[in-house]
This record gives sequence, C-alpha cells and structure tokens, in this order.
Amino acid sequence: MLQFEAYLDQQLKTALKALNYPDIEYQFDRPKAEAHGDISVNLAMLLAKSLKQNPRQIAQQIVNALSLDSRQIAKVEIAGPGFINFFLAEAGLQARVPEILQGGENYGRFTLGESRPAMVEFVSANPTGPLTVGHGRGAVVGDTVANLLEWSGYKVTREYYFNDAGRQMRVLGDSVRLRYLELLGEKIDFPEDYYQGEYIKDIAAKVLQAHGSVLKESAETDIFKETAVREIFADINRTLESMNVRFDSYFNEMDLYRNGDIDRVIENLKKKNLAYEQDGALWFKASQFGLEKDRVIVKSSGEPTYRLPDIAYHIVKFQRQFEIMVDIFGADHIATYPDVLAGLRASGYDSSKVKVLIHQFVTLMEGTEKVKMSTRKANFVTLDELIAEAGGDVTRWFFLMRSMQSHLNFDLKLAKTHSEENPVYYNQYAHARICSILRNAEEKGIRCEGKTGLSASQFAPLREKSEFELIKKLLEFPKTVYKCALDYEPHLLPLYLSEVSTAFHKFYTECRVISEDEALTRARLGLCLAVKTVLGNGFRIVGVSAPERM
RNA sequence: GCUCCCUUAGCUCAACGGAUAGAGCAGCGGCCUUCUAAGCCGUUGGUUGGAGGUUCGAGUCCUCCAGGGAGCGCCA
Repeated sequence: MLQFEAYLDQQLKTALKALNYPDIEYQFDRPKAEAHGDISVNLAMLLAKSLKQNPRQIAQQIVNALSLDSRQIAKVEIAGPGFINFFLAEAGLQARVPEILQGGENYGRFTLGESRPAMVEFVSANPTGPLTVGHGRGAVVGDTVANLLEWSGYKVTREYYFNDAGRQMRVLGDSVRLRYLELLGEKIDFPEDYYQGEYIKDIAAKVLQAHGSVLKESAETDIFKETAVREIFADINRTLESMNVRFDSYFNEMDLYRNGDIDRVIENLKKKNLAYEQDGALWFKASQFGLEKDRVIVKSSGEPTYRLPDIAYHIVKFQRQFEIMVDIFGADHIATYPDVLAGLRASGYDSSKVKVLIHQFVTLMEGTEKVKMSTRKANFVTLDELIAEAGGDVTRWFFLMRSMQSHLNFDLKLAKTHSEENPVYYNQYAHARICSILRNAEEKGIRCEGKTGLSASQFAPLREKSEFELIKKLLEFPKTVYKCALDYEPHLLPLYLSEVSTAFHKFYTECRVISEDEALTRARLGLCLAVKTVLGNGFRIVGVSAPERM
C-alpha cells in the first residue's frame, strides 16, 4: 500500500499545485466498505473550509486535474461527503507480490531509526518471588515494543532494572532463614508480612542441602539472601525464556550508589536550588515542574526514597546516549513516573525522550472467580503456571491482543478448554498449511522460485477476487508495523495478522494452488510464499513460533 | 477530596476525527473421494453507560453525571 500511497501522494500534490490549492496534510485510509475502493483520501473535506466550497466540488476538481497511470489505479470515484476513492489496478497488485518475496525476512522493516540506540526497560521486578501474571503482560508488551523499534530501524537494548538490597531483600533473606530453621525442626513463628510462598521453602531446602545445618547457630544471614536472589532470578529468567523474552542487560540499582550517581543528582539539585531540607528530610521541588507538591527524595533516616535512584538511573540512560527510552510499568506505578520525569527536567534533561507506557492490570479468572495476585500471599497463580496451562505462544498472543490501556481478563478455564479454537492456532495453522502446500509442491518437483528471477508478469495468472483481497491484505503489513511502532500500540499487530490468516484461509478454500495449470500453480505458490513471509515476519515481532506442521 | 485507565453484541474485546460500528467465543444452519475441517460459507445478535457541547462528520475530542479498576507515603 505504501507504494500506491506514495504514488498517489505525488500525483495529488501535483494536482493541488495545478489548481493553486494549498498544500495541506491529509490522510490515506483503507475504507471498510468494498464499494469505497482500496484507498481513500479526505483531502477535499479538509480543504472545504479554507476554500469555502462544497467538498464534493473540490474533489471533482482534484480528480479532473489528476492523470493517473491505469496500470496502478483502475478507477477513481467521489463519494459520500467528499471522499476521493481509488481502486487499485489488477496489474499493479500483481506487481507487488514479487516485491514482498524480494523483501523476504526484511519485508516490513523500515529505516526510521537509522541504527540509533533505543532502550526498552521492562519487567524490572525485584527478585523477591516468581513473576506474576501482571509481570507477564509487561514482559510481553515490552519485548514486543522492543521488536517493533528494531523493525523501525533502532538499535534496541532490552534492560531489566532491579534492586537486590534494602528492606524488601532483608525480609526475603530472613523468610528463607526461618524456613531453614523450620526444616531443622525448630518451632518458628513465621511473621505475616514475610514471604509466604512455597518457593521460600524450596530455597531453604537448597540452602540446607548446600550448607547443612551449620548456619543454624551462625550469625550469617547473607547466604540466605544471596541464595534466594540467585534462585529466584534463575526462575524468573526461565519463565521469561519460555515466553521468548530475553534481556540484553541487567542494571543493578546498587551501582548507582557505588558510582556516585545518586550523590551527583542530589548535588546538582541542591546547586540549582531545587532541593531543600525540611523535617530532617531532603525534598525535591517537584511543584516547580508542574506537579502537585514537593517530594521527599532522602528520608530523615538518610535513606533515599525510590524516586532518587529512579531519577539517577534515567540520567545514566541519557548518558548512555539512548535516543528513545521506553519504560513499561503496571498501572500501580502510575503516580510515580511524573516525579521521575520532573526530576529529569530539573536535572537538565529532555524528558520527552522518555516514553512511559502504562499497562492496566490483568485479572486472572478461574471461571467466574477472580484470582488475586500478590507475591506476598501464598495464594496466587504465577506466570509460570499460566504458561504451563496455556503455552508460551498462547500466553504471549493473549497478552498482546488487547490494547495495554484496557484491563485484561484472562480466563484460565477458557485458555484450557478452548485452546484449540483460539486465535493463535488460527494464525499458526495458516502458516502450517502454507508449509504443507510448499512441501507438496516440492515433492511434485514444482520449484518455487526464490528471490531471484521474479517478474511481475509471472503473477498475471492471479485473477480471483480472493487472490486480490489477499494481496491487498499483505500489502498493509509495512504500514501496520510502522503504525504499531510509532504509536506504541503492539496490539494492532495480532489483529492484523488474524486478518491475513482469514484472507489466506478464504483463498485456500476457493483456489487450488497445485493444479495442471503450470503458470497458475507457480503464481499461486509465489503468493503462498508471500503470505508465509508476512505471517512469519509478523510472528517474529509478536514473538510466537511459526510452525511448519500442526 | 484529587489524579490516571476503563464502560461498545450474551461473554472477551477491535475500530489514524471519516462513509452502513467490526472480530473471536457462545447460539443456529450448511460444506471434507482433490494441496491440513485447528478451515470455509450463511445466520442471529447494538439507543457505543447517560446528558450536553465542538464540526462538514464523534464510539473517538471537550464539559458534567453514573458505574468499575488503579493510585494519591519520609513503601517500591
């Protein structure tokens, strides 16, 4: 579609110039109704006001001024309040198929980022326990946004920020210690606000296995904490790996203290008179940056609040030269990021380079019953358990299907019982079907040409409606990737891919690929390969597998 | 009390400010001697939570109201 749009844009601009109309910004649209053509333009309606003319008349004048190549555009119509609708020529559509094949694994990529560095920071859960279903949504959204930025031409770093020090961690270590003592037969009183999960007992057992009972009387506590962090992190990474999520780097909050980044933030703010002492604490003048009130950054105990390291961390990101910094947060952090952005502005950085994406919560349903998710309570469904039930591909796809600002109901029961009828398999099945056809063709000795030796004329045998519909759908891929990336709306991709699959299944039902007609067979095999290309590329961005058989 | 998100078909959700609001699931009825039926076709289903406003045009933007969620800390 982009080729057609670029062509039309150029022609329309020429027409506007000839008519002495202002050169304004307008949109291309893919009309829903078939009768409205393949590409429509709202140009005339937008011009109506400044020209003080009837939009349909303006449209007519523009159309009259156009001289379009009939091999690209078959027909132009004016409709409704003043839309100009373009109908694509069959030859033009056929000619696009080899372009998809030539693009291959890179079809849909674009170069907007020009290899400039971007960072996506996500998950960033402290290693206190297994990831929750909520983390899963963040993980999938983050990884997919990262994939989209890569397809936009950015050089992307996926980073996991964590803190393995502080009160939270002391409680974790002590939780393990108590379970350890319990294993040694001691009667213990396990505090309510400690980590209740079974995994703590597993870690305690590991400590016992490695060190025996010598730690019973010892004052040593670090071993418990360190073992817990190591084990939990290993679990977290295993879980993420099962959803195809991998990180390029891990950033430990402690480094901000060791390297003096925290102190520098404080000094800088003080120097600029943007921080002051009150009640023994250090306050940041957030109110000078549009926020409701000032915020404490160092408690009277001398410990920083979470804001300070967060600000320092983002400054480090700037120093690492990232041009785009995306943060993925759950809705519970919604109130925290304005402080961080204000802190960045106060420190002299352009906070518009930081893009904060907030995803709403996942409500896990077991039938009609809500399952509450809290790390500290013993009763929760982990991301791991969800993946075990639904599978990595299904979990990924489901998390991505909905726009992130909408609450997601994930019905476990449905994921189990209807797993064969869910959209992931629908899409993967299309891919597997194509692979099967290609295998059959190969067995029959019909060679499907690869990237070379393809000419538009080879696709001239494609004449059926379902074939053209399929080609049109395939041609929307680059624009869809572009839009998903720029608007940070990954959910549009699964939606689009389902449309591709629908168009393919329809084509498959109506058109036999391998037939006696050799030219037609080869044209259709090429089309199948083009569908496989688009689905495969789409799956790669979404992060699900592209099965050859099902 | 204040801030952010949501409210669309029976259920879960889509829809760059565009034309007759769409999918999947659930329901009903069809289609396998031919490349994978995890598929296709048909059909039922709507006052887009309510009231105003902005404009050529509103599910989408603005104001108010109602309901649900998440926050509002010298916790993260």
